[in-house]
Amino acid sequence: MKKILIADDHSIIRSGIISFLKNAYPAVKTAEAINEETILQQLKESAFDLLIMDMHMPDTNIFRLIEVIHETYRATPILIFSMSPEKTFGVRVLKAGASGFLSKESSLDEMEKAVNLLLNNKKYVSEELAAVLADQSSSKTDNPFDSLSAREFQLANLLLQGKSLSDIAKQLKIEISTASTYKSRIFIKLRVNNLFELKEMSTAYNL
Amino acid sequence: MKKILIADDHSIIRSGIISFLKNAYPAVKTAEAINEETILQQLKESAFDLLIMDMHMPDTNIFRLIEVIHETYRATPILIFSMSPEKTFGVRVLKAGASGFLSKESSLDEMEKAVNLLLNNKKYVSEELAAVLADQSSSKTDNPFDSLSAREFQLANLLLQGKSLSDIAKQLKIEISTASTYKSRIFIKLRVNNLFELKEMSTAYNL
DNA sequence: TTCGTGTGTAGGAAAAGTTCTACAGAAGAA
DNA sequence: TTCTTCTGTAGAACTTTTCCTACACACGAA
Repeated sequence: MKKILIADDHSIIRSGIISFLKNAYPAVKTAEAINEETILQQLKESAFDLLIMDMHMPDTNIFRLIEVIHETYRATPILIFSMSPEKTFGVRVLKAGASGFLSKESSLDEMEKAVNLLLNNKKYVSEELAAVLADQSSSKTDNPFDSLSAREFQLANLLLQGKSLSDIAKQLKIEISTASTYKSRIFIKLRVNNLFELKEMSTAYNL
Repeated sequence: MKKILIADDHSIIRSGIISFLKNAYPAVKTAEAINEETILQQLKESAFDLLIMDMHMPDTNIFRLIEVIHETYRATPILIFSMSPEKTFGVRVLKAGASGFLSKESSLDEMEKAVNLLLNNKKYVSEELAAVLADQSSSKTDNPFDSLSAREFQLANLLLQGKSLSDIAKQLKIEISTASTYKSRIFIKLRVNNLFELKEMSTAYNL
């Protein structure tokens, strides 16, 4: 009998996932965890065939947590369930060791597909995410800020201070279009879509 | 037999709420809606004893929708279920005509309490929200966000989600210039100069 | 009842930002 | 050494945002 651990700090969502699972797999056994601590505790106590985990738990560096769990419990595939679109975090989550990523927009069908695959030790990648992955040629550093050139990094920092492009251009004595080119290269390299995500990224990596 | 309509664009959450309801009230009859249109359709087709509605549905001015439903179907109490903390929207939602507000942080117990009260035509206010309400009546507005109108507030929240003006305009079906007017009024009222400061402000006031 | 103020809404011109393309030099791979 | 990729830079065309103005309606004060 399969055992699945559901980790989410929101009881309603846990209950939703569990009811879905009970429905789709009547024989499955479920357990719940509400934060990093209880997840690790549950994993220590017994072996699970699948961990379904929310990516936005308070006080948690989710990437690190995935890495730790993946290293320690190789046999337990991890399915990340997120309120953010997969483009934002999907790739990183997979790199950290998760086997699948589902966004809140996903249908129950997709969730079923994902659970099926992971229970059979396969990976689940949505079509959308697959396209993003295909795009990626080479990857190296784990801290994405390391992939920025010095100049790009400088720009990133000015942007993080809330400066406008035209201010930055003036300050660095470059054209606005140049500044804008940096900005878009930064966004592409860090795979963020707006300044808030850049900020999130920078705090996530404790920049 | 009580009839409850559950409106949320996320299937997982709908399924969570329904499974909770079936559990707590075996005799209850549930129906689902996934957007403004289907909600209104369902309400037209039959009478409901309760409407549980997500507050973040695409292409929806939730305050207006609450008002409309409240006016038209006086007998159907509305319970708003939100991914944002109640401090953010609770008061406004109640003002618009909802009878209760539950945040995603709420426990199933709280949801049960809320559903019980609303089914008996009473209002549900969490302790947290009650405190906010009490605070508002006694102390003056030192929270600058209170100076925003409902619409401005809504805009502010979309901005805080990193949405662009043109996205917001599209979503709210208003002109870009209108959205921009709101933005500048928000910035003036809150005395901020850029989105980061807005964010800071919003976290400072624990919005 | 009249007057001011706040709010929801836009138009239109100007400013800021984006995108696409390009190119030269540096640095690394073959 | 030659080839390729990365980096710093910008022009030009295009899109988005801002800014200033405006107007109708609601509401409370006078």
